[in-house]
Amino acid sequence: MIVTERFPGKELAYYRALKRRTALPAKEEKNLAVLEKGYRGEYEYDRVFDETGHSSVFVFRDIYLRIGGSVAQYDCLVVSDDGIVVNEIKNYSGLYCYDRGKWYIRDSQVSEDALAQLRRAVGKLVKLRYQVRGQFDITGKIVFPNIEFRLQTNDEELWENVVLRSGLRNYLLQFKNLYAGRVAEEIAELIRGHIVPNPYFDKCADFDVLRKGLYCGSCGGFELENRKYHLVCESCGSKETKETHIIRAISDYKALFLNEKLTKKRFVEFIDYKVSPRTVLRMLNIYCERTWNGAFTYYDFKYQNFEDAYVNSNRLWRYKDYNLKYE
DNA sequence: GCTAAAGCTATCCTCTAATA
DNA sequence: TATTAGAGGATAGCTTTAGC
Repeated sequence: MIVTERFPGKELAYYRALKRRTALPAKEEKNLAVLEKGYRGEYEYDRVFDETGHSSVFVFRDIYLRIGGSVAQYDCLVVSDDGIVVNEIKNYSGLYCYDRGKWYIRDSQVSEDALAQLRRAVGKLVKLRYQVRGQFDITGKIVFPNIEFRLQTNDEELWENVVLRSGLRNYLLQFKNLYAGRVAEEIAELIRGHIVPNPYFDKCADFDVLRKGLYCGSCGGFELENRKYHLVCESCGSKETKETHIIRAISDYKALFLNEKLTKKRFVEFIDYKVSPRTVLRMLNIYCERTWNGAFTYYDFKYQNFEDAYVNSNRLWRYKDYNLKYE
């Protein structure tokens, strides 16, 4: 069973939202492409794992653990009575060579060493196990979920530590034979107790240079016709409710201004007053946790992102979206 | 410390237009 | 066509701020 769901990380959400409202410099554009590719790989891994089934084990997706003063990121941890399995997911594509601790693609060396990363990730958990005098196994694999990834190496140790796309289904199927009982519960509790938010990303966008307003969920256009219950895109004709637009904007605001409080005043400025403050207030009260402090009232988005709020808010939507992208 | 003004939000109410 | 959620006007109540 899934203990922690995977969502696009802070950095990916930040650049996605930023790209909507500003022209990204080439370097940041490239960074976004790398992040998107990484996320696609994790998504593919999750998809296959969901298919093969994980009801008999605990699965932690995309977590940060503080162990012994430093924080390490884990793509996926599988916990059973046997112990912890670490899966480091790399969405590489193309022909990679590995030789004596170094990775190469087309004769140029790759800056990161996936095997060393896996060793560090496992090592951290070993440290944690030592702290609690635990007695369980900790193993790990590097998973390459991209069908276009090929690996050339004579290194036996590496082969023992990798799972390629062709073997992914069989690899994940083995978890169906594991069992999560009392021991696994204790390990899961231990892991849960060490989860922290991603401490490595703390960028905050420049409010003044961002394009203000609301944009079409289908084509991204900012020219919208304001109807009573909907906003209609003037370029593609998509019609989305004000509610949908506001949730999307709250999600963007959260991604762009990590350390900045969301106030109604700031938010209506962010959406360039395209929806009345009254409507904004109604939505903020539905989708956010309100911290009431008179003139300094601020709101915290209850959901991870737009999709999370859109799907999981359990609201009765009287008015519908007519988004051409999904039709 | 007091008071008035300004800012923010909730509630009551009516009207309207999307939906079944 | 009937229903009814959502939008927004009016107003009251609360907090903060500025001026004395």
